[in-house]
Amino acid sequence: MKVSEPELSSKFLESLGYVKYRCRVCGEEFYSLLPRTTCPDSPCSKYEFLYNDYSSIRRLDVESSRRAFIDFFTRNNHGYVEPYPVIAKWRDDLYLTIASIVVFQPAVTEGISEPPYNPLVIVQPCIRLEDIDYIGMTFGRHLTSFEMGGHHAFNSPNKSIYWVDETIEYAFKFFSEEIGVPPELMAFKPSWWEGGGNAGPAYEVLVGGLEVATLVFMKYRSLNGSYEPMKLKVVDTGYGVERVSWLTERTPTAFHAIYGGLVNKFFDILGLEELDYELLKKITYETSDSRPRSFDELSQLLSQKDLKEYYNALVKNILTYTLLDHYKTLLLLLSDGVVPSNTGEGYLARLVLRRSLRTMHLIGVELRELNDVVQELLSKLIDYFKDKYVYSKFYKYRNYITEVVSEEVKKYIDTLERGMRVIDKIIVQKGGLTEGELVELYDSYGIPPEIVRERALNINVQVVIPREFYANIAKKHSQAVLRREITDAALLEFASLFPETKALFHEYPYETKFTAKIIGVKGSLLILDQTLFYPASGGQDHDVGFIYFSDGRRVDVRRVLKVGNVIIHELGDAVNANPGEAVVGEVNWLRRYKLMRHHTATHIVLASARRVLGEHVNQAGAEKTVEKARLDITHYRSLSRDELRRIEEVANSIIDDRISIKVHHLGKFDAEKKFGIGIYQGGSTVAPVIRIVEIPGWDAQACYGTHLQNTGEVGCIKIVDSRKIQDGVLRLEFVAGTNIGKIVYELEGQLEEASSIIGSSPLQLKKSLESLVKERDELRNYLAKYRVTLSKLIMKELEQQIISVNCFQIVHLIDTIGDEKLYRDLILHLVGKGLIVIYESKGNYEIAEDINLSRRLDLTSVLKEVSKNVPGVRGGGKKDHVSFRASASSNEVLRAVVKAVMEIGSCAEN
RNA sequence: GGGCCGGUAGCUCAGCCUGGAAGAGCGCCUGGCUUGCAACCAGGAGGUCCCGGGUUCAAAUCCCGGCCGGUCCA
Repeated sequence: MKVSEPELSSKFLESLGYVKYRCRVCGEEFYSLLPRTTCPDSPCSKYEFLYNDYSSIRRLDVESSRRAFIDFFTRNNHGYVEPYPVIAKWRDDLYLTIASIVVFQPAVTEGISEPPYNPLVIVQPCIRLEDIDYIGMTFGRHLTSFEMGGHHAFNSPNKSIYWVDETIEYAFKFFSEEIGVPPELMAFKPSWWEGGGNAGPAYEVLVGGLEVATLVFMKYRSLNGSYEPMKLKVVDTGYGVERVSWLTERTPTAFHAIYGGLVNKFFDILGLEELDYELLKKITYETSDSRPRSFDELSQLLSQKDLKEYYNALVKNILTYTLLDHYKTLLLLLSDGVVPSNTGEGYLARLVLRRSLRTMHLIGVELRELNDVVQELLSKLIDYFKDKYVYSKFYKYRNYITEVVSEEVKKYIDTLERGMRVIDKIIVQKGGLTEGELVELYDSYGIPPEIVRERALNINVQVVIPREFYANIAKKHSQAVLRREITDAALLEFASLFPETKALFHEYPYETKFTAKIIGVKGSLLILDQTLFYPASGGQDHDVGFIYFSDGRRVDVRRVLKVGNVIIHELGDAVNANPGEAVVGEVNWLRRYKLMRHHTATHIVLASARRVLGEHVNQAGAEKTVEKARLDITHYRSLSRDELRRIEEVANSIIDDRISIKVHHLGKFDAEKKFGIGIYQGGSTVAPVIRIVEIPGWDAQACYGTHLQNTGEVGCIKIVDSRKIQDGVLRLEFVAGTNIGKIVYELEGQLEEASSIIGSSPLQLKKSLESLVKERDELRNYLAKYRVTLSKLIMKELEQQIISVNCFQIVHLIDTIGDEKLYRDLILHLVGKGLIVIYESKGNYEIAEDINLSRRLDLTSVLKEVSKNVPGVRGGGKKDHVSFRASASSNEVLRAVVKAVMEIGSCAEN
């Protein structure tokens, strides 16, 4: 989408002598000092910068480029903001920080929070996975993670900071003066950008054919393709820190600028050799006006450019660059505490890791050495980045990274092996694979077609991967995401009529009685100007109690809910009361106190789980009821008894330390600066003032709930259950305080009951069970022997009772014991001896014979004949085995079968 | 959050399409061979066929619902 933008001023550019040209390839306009026929942007031009040797340009590695950017803008009165995590915890509409502006959306861009500085500068590590297929193929133009240098200005109706001309001037000066780029090498191209819910016109800044920055003038909110103007006008710029470094270093690929000596180490560890740098540079240059997305496309491209002979060597290079890229991104995700999973942000980590493992596979790394090689590569990256910017946190998370990656490699190998069995099975059964089966293998078993092809080739089966394979998969999955609205519309409408309810429970969590004024009534719904009743919110159950009306009536408060900032009391009865009337409310203290305990306990358990298991542990959901509390945490494997016990111990030590709990009211950026992004455990919170509940030394969270004043009041915490509820998510259930007695009574009761069933007592239970099990084993032994003896006896007896009909011998076997195994074995044995067996058990009949015998006697025909003579025969089966019921005596059935065999059976073969 | 695949002996799975006697390999137990172990031979134990409903004379198998796992995509 592109809208015409009269506001996209080029005044400043023109004052410098830049002239508007139109590209003869893409037809777009651009500004340049020197006349050009094509715009200096891919795909219209190649990377001129690679061979431009301007002595004025300072060589800057990534560290220095970042420094130069920050220095330049702080010198020009921009406040410096520390980078945020790559996981956008403060937002619930995005998983990843895809741009520096994401840090300030929506709170600042919507005018809810003040920015920390205005204007400001930030260098933000970002992750974008949508270009993942291009990684390596474009020699570093595309990266899954990169640093975006942003300088931002937020212009409000009453305060203007700066807009288009000043922004262009900053860009021009940064590149020309700070970096030393000659102005004639620069070009500016009008464009359009959108992301994270906002949009606006933009200028791309191009240097020597490489896009190094985008200057966005954000003035719209974009909602399902339509645009509405924002209250604030935001300068949103994005400078590619790595690209700036590449531009100044003119290395053969951007990877060399980013990873320096690490590139060689990767080649060494993988046992590969890199192409000669001059040749590599030539290839980068020659292909810079294209963007191949697959090796097939790359191969074609090289043929066109007469570089085909380097294809095989180049592939290995690209795979190695891909690993560098993917593992850095993976480390960023993991050290922000992401736990790989099959859903949510965890899936993104798994996606990147699995893609890297497949890359290793293409390089030729064997499965059994996979984990070792991955760990070695990761370890080299961690060391390389140990003293670099935010990446130093990789080192802090080293243990977690090692363990979680090992788990993931294991899971990947399992998946692969499962898939291989399926491939083999299909090929053995059908001799080949259809496209449908290829899709199923990927979609249901996680085996990409490349690996299927390789496996099939091993057994000489050719598999063709359709060109549009992944696109077809994507098409198959494209479907609108339905978000269900929980609050019903009528309630929402009613609540919207009223102003915010004053929440007394935050200020006076220990009070139970209050007076208030009615401001709204509708049936049994009551809205007051202020209330002590806590509404169901943040996983904490609501309060109950009474409302006393001025006429002396007392009505139950059954449910309390919050719609926006309005608290609604749902009463047990419809009431006749008028707005303006005063009422007295009384909260059921016992219930509330238990809820408070469970809520504070939940914060304590989260803190101790983080202490015991690691800082990757985050809340994935929580619920606090009167009876117990439930906390879902992110972790990569089930907990051992020992781990659970340690979590419990740490939790109880926090209780015993009698820590005073503090509540703070802070602005968004102050809260984040003081307590970190970990405050958003319960989800994103967008509000001018954020309420932080702090257990000093242990935990601080943005939280709406009612809390105890001191951890000591929790009394005690007992974890009663722990299980995996999803890949990467564990659920802990626990009870706190006086509720624990109930749990103990229940356990005692169960123990009593279990003991009394076997006539023992809880103290004797273990002993009694041991002797019981011993006894059972002995009985089993006896049973085996009895079976052998009994079946011999029965056989002997049956020999006397064989009924001979023509050339057939029939025996009638009745199961009087109910030992199905014994009789099944007997039947098979007798059938094996050529007999026809009529078996009867609990009123059900079966007739069986050897399959060879069925050529002369079809039992289904026998049954048909029997049903003519015996009433109520219902059943069927196969020619050598039928089963049926009959409403006749055993003898009648036997006679009918014998008669039928006599009539139908043929003694001659065939 | 959605699509797809799966849940059968301690483990890995076959059987399901086309309803009719619950299977294989590994592991386990007993015995044989052997100085002992491994291997081998003979015999044996072990199953709520995930759960609940339906169709049927009859369901591991067909239909519906749920739970659990895997996987792809949001």
